[in-house]
Amino acid sequence: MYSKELLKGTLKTIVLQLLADNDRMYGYEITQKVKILSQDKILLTEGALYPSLHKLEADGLVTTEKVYIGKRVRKYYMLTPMGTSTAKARVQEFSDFVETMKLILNLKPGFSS
Amino acid sequence: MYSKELLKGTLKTIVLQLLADNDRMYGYEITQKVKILSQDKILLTEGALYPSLHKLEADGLVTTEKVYIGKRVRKYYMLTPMGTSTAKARVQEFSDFVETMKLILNLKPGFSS
DNA sequence: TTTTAATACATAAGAAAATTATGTATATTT
DNA sequence: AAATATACATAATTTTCTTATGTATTAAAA
Repeated sequence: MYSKELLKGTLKTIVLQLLADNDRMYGYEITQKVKILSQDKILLTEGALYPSLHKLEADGLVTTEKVYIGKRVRKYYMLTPMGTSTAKARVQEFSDFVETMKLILNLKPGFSS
Repeated sequence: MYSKELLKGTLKTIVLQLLADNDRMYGYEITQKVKILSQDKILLTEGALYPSLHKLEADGLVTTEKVYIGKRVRKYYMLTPMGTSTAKARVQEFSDFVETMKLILNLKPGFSS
């Protein structure tokens, strides 16, 4: 059970909010966390995630820190202050969007129950 | 107030559900209906809408009917039986997706209030 | 009355963001 | 020993949108 097309445009929101909840995370950890939280419904692809993380860094929303676990490298990502405020804004925007969609799709406020 | 990136992937869901609610609609009417229902937050662009409608037709989810209002043509779109079931599936998928996103984004069930 | 805005369709070029495929390498489990 | 999991990355392609452009009729405003 995937939510394919719908995921588009939500990747950065997901990543930013996970980092807001977890101080620091590395790429692979993010894919696993999303898999667990979504109960296997959302499986992030590496081809989408890594370029997205690089863009967040280029935009100054996250900083990175490399840690070696034996010989294997891990790249941890942490929110900058700008990243923190952007995370909040993005999540709020998502909430607003869902409310608007409920109006258009004729869904009741408690449509999921 | 737009929800830009988030809209991606939801256009067909919107169109299908509007047609489920309204028997038949034409393109321009759809843009206006979405504008009103969303309180100007979602403004469909013609460059996205028309190709999308054409694809729905090519996929057998809608049929069309041309009506002349004076000299100006209107192309009405109506759901096929397959379109009707796809509309339901798409809306359900959107609802499921939102529930999953609530888990990931750490949002309470009544996060909008 | 003439010009602007609204109605109504359509397509093409370009950008953005994903998927799919591929690549490298280490560590763990079977 | 082989398969799976961990962990990064990039390139080619596809999907889906935005922006721009085009045509034409009708209504409203200046």
